[in-house]
Amino acid sequence: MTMSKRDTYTPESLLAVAVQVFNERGYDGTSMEHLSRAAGISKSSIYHHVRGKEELLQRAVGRALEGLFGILDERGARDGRAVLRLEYVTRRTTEVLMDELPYVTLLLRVRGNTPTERRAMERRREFDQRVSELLKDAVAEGDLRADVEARLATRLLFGMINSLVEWYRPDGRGAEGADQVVDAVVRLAFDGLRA
Amino acid sequence: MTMSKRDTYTPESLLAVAVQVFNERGYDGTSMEHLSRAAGISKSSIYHHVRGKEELLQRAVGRALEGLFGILDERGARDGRAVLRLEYVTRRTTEVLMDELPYVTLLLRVRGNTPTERRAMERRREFDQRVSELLKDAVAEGDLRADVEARLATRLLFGMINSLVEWYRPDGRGAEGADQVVDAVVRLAFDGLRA
DNA sequence: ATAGATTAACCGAATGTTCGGTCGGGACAA
DNA sequence: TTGTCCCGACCGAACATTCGGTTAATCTAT
Repeated sequence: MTMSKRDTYTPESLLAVAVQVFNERGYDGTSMEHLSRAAGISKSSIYHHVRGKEELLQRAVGRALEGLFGILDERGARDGRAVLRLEYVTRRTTEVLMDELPYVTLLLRVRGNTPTERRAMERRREFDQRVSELLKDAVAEGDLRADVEARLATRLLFGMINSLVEWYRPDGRGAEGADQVVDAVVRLAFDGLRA
Repeated sequence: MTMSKRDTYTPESLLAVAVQVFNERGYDGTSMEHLSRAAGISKSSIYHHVRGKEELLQRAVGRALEGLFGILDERGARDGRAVLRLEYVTRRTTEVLMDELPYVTLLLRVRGNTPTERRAMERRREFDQRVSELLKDAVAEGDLRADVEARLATRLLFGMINSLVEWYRPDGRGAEGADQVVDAVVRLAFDGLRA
């Protein structure tokens, strides 16, 4: 290994560091000084790679949104009986959330203080609306219970999935493999806790 | 009406304003200037009522934690078969969350940047641990499914309940009454989405 | 009832620090 | 050499809080 080799950042690698710190401290609770310490470069060096703090946020939430909306374009989300599509979307959303955990985490925590955040929140509402329609279709086809209002059910379902950002860690805690988590989500969501 | 009448704040009423703004903008995204504008008094006047920004946070999360831990002391959470206790706790947690929505919302969003936040997070972990044990008991008594690990199931269950802070609004959106929401939570949690 | 004393609630200015970002220059690698 | 990547010093604005003072309300003595 050559010690004279300079480890340099790319916008991508810098983003990964930034997103991690944003998630730990919150976006507003993270100063550029915090970022520079975490990245091991000076604060001003960051501006070589990105125009500003908000650009980091924009890239991160953009990546998360791309992942989520991508699911809705997949075959399993478009073809077939509504309840199967909903189950597919449930699985894939859980998988994307775990694959892009830092980015989706950040997305789910935006508040609306900046234009970037407000746009991200708007996009999230679109996604929720799409899924709510899917759930409504499954109820109409008689596969899902009708005694819980579709919008409410959607919110509770995605509330559960999105909660993964609060506790799921890819490095594994005990026997929690990714597949186990996905299966658990689907089981609890569709069949509940009861034996 | 006499225009010279002075509307004064109490720590309680000021807290309510603060918590609302904290929830809109995030704690770190909220400056004392934001608070002073929302409260309609000067920034410095706030310090007559509270020692500092963090004291507001401390009071708010304290109130939320008091509500949640209070549930665990209630009769329905202590006596009877584990699955009934779990259902009771599920209902009561949902109710407390809705009754103390601003305070629980703030609690659920703390990050850990201040001592107050770190202590609150520690307390939340205690609460989660208590509930996880209850769910484990219900599995052991054969009332709840054993194919989903108890800790994971607890997290998904409370993930769903806690998601209310993101979308539940007491002023009602359509037919969403509080009782309807509580019933929906219990139904989806214990019996799932399937018809 | 009234005036003076006291207190609570409030104010704008000031303070020291931190914020996101800029600038001129240096270090590094090809 | 040149372009990329980085640096420390610096900027004006904003941060949470303190300071000395004002105002309105309340209390007390007459």
